Amino acid sequence: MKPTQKQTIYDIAHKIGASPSTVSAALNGTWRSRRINEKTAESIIELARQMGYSVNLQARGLRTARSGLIGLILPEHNNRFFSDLSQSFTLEARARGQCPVIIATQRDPEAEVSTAQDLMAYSIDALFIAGAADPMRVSRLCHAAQLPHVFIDQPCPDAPSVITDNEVGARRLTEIILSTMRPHPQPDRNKVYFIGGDARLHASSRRIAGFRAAINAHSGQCEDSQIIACGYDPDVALAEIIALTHRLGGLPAGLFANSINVFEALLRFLGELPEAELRAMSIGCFDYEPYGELLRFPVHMVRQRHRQLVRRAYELLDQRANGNVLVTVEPELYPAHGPGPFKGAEPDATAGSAQ
Amino acid sequence: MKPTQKQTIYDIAHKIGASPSTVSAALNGTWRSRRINEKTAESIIELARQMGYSVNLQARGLRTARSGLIGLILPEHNNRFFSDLSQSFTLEARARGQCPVIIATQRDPEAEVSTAQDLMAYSIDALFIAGAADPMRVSRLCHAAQLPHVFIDQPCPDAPSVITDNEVGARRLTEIILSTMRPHPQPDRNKVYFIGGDARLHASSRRIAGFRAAINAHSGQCEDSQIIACGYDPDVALAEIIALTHRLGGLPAGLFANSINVFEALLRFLGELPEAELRAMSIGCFDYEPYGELLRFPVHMVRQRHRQLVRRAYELLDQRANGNVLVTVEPELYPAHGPGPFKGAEPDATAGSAQ
DNA sequence: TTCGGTTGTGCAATCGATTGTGCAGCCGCG
DNA sequence: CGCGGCTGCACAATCGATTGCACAACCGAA
Repeated sequence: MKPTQKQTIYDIAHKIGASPSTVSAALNGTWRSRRINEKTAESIIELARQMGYSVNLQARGLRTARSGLIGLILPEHNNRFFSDLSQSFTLEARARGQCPVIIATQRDPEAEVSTAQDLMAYSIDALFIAGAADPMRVSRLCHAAQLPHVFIDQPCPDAPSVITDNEVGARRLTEIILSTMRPHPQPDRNKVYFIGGDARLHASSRRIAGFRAAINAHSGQCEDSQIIACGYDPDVALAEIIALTHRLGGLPAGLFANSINVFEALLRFLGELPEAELRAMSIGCFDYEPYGELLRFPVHMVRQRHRQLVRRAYELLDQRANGNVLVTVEPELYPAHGPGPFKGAEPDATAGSAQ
Repeated sequence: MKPTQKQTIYDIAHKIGASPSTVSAALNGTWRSRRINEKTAESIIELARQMGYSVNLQARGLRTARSGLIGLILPEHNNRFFSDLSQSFTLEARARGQCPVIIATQRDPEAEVSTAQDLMAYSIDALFIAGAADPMRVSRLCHAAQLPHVFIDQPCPDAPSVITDNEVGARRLTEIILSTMRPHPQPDRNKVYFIGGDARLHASSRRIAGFRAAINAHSGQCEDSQIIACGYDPDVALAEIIALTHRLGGLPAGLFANSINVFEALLRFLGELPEAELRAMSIGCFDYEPYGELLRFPVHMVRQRHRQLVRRAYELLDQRANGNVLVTVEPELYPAHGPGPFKGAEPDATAGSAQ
């Protein structure tokens, strides 16, 4: 039990009186097709175990031009969605016998590109890019190196991508907000307001479309004033919420927070108000945060299906999807206080439609 | 701009009419010590850039027996503390020109060991293990392979380790709970209760010690009944909290939640109670959760200094700390609603002391 | 002119695996 | 007996870099 020096197939070959190629075949499982005698193979495998041998994957990788490494680039670890994604990615990669390499680039396009290059220098077998800051640059790099790659969450027109179905998610969320909303006598306050996000971005624009569709189907008319796409900065969102409340002379009956940041801003604002007022509101958040379920007032949430996103991405790889395939995955709706300790009145049954 | 095939130093050497060794020296910066003419080196570097050359790190790694990869094994990505750690680790590794490889093992000791072996097969240069399920086994493996390694958060007697100073953290947290606690006429309810954790584990036992020290310094006597180390299962913790409340005939004046799980259980329980009662309590959590700051009642929290933990761990590596060095890092106290946006009515002035 | 020292570069071994090919035995069949 | 075909393995090239060493060319000094 003291293999001080690294063991190689040459050491094994020497000890057992066979050739390195025989040892290699025995150990990597190709011995059958190389017509190595079963006994020989077995004894080699046994000896290798005793010696505590372990392949040098760099040597193998050099020879085979593959590495068994599979990369995932994402903006930050420190984020519910991306850490969920890391988790799913790790499980999936290991189930396939690959070694996941997950690197966060802090939303910096330069870091994104240089990380991609680094990973390519290690001959990674494929690259996943989640929430890319600059999809095109990364994609160009990968194409130049003929590296299979898939985008997740933030799509790229030049490469296979998997994203959440933002429109459907927003529609569902809006529907449940509407269905749990308490009517308010003042017309302007008897509405749902969509707060946060950037209408020029793909994701936000789809969500706004879903929001509009739900409102139109419900009350016939969604007004532009109901959509406040003020970006993702919590402070800006907070200011907008305060302004809105002033305009309306009080809180609206429904609020659609278009990101966890906005929701946080909302909490900061709502924290100062009497609890009864909050309980009267219907709040939805397009993002998932477990603590949302533990608040003292109901919050409906939408969560991206990280497991599915990763699975679909792998499928695209397996199919060698080449062009600009775009796969969408429906998100999951977390209705407020479903089976939780809160037994508070659910006005009607629409929440049941959440798959 | 279409380097379809991978470029090698041989290609460059051929194109420029030099030898591969010269190219190698020029590109990896050792050309000076190999007395390569500066002009030659520069033109090689320039050509390499034009050709879009990138080293094959597997080849380099094979030759040099190093890889530039540095591993971090942790229980799960999906956790505030560990994702903070991932973040800091990534930054630190990249600042040192290394490539971080972070793998989550789902708290499974087998996965931990096999992951360590996999990483070693890639010739990683060093290994960090955070929150190890079975430190000794991993450490033995590393020692056998002469792989530098450091434990974080969960120490190992056989290897250098960096952990949070649980005792000091618990003392500070208890002190602030005490100082913001409203006196209660009933003696049993005029106390802080410590809930959760396993007294047999290193971390919990140090925290209990800190808790006791603070109580003793403040009121002279900490009773055993104040310590309910019922494990980390939220359901069990919830049951204990309920039982305690029954025993006391109401909520105690202070609570020390010894993990985020316990805190979550607490929230589930408190969610059903009238808000005024909560605001009367003084609650502390030995873990950090940003949403804790957004709740409608004050919560003091303690947060591990992930950045420092990683830095100290790297320092131990740099010093080639061999034996059982144990470094501790003081955690950070997040007093409830210090400089936050809450200006709302605090029942009395004790909260003001919550510096 | 010869010699020692410096410059600048090339040669070839090496890291540890994989893999195409060669070939010695042996068997059975005609 | 001869030959084709199978079995079971070894040889050696190869992947792409790094690195110890050899060596030619040149220069100045003796």
